[in-house]
Amino acid sequence: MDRHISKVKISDIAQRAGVSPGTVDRVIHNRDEVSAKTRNKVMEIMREMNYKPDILASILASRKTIRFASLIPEATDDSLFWMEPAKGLGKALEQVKHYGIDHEIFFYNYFDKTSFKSAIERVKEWSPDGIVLAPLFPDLTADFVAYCQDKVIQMVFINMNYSNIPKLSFVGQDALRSGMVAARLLDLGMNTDDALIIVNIMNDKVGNKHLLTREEGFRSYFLKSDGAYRRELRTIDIHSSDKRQISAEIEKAILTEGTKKKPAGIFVTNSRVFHVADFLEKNSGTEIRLVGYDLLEANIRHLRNNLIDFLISQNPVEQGYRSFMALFETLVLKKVIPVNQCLPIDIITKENIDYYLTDRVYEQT
Amino acid sequence: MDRHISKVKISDIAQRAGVSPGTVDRVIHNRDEVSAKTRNKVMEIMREMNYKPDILASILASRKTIRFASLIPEATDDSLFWMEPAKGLGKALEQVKHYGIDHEIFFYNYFDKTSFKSAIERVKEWSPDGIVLAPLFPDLTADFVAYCQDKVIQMVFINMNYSNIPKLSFVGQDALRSGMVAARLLDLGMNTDDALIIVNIMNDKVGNKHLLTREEGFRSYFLKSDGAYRRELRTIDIHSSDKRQISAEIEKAILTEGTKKKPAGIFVTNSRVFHVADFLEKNSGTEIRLVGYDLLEANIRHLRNNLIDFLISQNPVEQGYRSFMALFETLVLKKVIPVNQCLPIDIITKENIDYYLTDRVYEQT
DNA sequence: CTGAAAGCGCTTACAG
DNA sequence: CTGAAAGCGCTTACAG
Repeated sequence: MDRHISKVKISDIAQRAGVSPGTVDRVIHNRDEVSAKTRNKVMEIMREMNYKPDILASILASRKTIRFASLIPEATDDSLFWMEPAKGLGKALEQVKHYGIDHEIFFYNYFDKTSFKSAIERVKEWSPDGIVLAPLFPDLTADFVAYCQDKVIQMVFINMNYSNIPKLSFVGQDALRSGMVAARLLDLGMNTDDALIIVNIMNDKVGNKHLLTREEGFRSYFLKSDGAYRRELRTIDIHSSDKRQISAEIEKAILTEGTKKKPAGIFVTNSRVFHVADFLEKNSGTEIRLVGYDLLEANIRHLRNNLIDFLISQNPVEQGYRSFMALFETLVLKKVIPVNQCLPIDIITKENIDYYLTDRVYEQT
Repeated sequence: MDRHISKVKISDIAQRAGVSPGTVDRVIHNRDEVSAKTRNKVMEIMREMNYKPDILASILASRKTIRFASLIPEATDDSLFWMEPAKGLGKALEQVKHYGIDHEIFFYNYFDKTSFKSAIERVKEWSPDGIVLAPLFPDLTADFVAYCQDKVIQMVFINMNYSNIPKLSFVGQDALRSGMVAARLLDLGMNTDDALIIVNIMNDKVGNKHLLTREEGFRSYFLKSDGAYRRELRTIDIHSSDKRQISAEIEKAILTEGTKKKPAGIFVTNSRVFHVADFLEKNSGTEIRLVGYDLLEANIRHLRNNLIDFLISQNPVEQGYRSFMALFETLVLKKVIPVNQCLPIDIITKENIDYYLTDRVYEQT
């Protein structure tokens, strides 16, 4: 425990170059108050001696604080998913806060564009060096991104993406692929003529891009080369967040769809799958295979009692963790990070769920 | 980017306590060269002022190097799995090496107890402060653990566990549960009278604890309350690592098992599932559902061409990463970590595999 | 454009 | 048992 790693330091470079440590520092940080000649010489020697800066010493000496702001929806009954990313952000902060990082989360209401707007204003006022943003409203996002580019503020998109808006990195899930995963899980072992239902439970006030992309992925799985589907697929769009109304619409779709075939499986394109499970529970519908998204408590309960067969997890804690780390690596470690960070599409069953509930990123006590 | 976080430092404590910084340092590190009176006073003040040490400054000043050794099998054709944990170890090192950590991997041959023994000797000679060990041979492991306890060397078990041998932490997968996951995947949508085969492809030279536990978990899924199985299950033990012989035994089991039912699904209890897929490929056996372990290249190929339906991943990269971090957190950050770190039992299909191939722990470029 | 000095917060011998 | 001084490797004003 007592051995010293010999390393090349700034003073070594300075000596060899016949300049002062201060000048070497200036070269390292591209402060262009250095003559081209000196700069080249120093750079040459750094390369020769394979100089690696000691980041700990650098941070200690510079006494800078770097500020990260996160702008995400608050978790409400209708957006419970958003409890999780905040945990990941917190873990990341815990891990690296001694590098002089300050972090504040600015919450907005998922269903309220005005709150998004005002949160943006508060973030601007706080003037962070990097931002994790859940870009729910595209128009406001575009403006905000332009503002940040102007101020050279780094921006990471979490969970949602607009590929046409520039950003440092996107951390989330490939929605199309996740729909295909759901399709495989519902297709497995079914009879050729079994029908499947796709249920979109939407809230009309906000974008439902995810849901539609997931449905698209799901359907693509069953597409034959002639453009028809290999299996009967029916889509039900429920435009409501009222429990009773949702229940009624599901009932209509499953039970009383006239002469149509009873579905053998249901794909709910978001975390509201528990509504369908609730309904099946009351109508002894365990034979209908059910697949949905996200490890909400209500969903977990139904996974455990066999009403939900599979949940697809979006890895929300990891999303928070990675988003934060994307900023950290860029702003503190000066690394280059990938633009797209698609997290795994985790398939959760009653049997493996316990190992997804203890969070994935490494634990801090 | 230029704001200073005010914090309580050692000199503040020293001043308030009317002692020198050196003495505060002695109290912080429990060097018992301090009078009880001074110690209590200093501790009291530290608590009052909520002192948090600056770990960066501490590490910079102390100039210690901490050594970690990893003792794992080298990756051979018959133990390809072991390519992955080394990657995770490398990533972890990359992430924290500026804390003054040195790391060396000592490889042994999976099938050669002597090589394990000699690797242990080399590790002892290197005298690390912490060890990541894949404890393949229990008797030698027990001796080595005793040695390390004596020398106060921290030890983390990776991938394999002996619950009766003391250790800092175990990082791996719950083999029993993973068998249950496999069972669910093979059970899904099958007819009640479909038969399943469990294939253990063993190498007699080493322990096969994992395989047996996985089989146990698999079987438990089908167990009825009267002690019988809900479904016909047949086990085939293949004691060979020769491709042709394996193929012959599988053929016998699947095709020529006399009057017995043709199996509707096969569970291979380890990564050698590609052997079965190879066989099915030649015998147009895509209707037989096939589940096995680990993302070896041969397995991935068969996942993509639909011969393997599901692979269960042991998260090997993450295993390496977490094992290393367990030592880091304990020895450097002085944190308390959980004794059991069971990683997720990831279910991989053709549709989601791409997002498991880019490694899970956060990327360094 | 460049250097000398002081300092980041903590630790390490050394002296007493 | 305790203090004063020097130092870890880098950065920051300040002076010229």
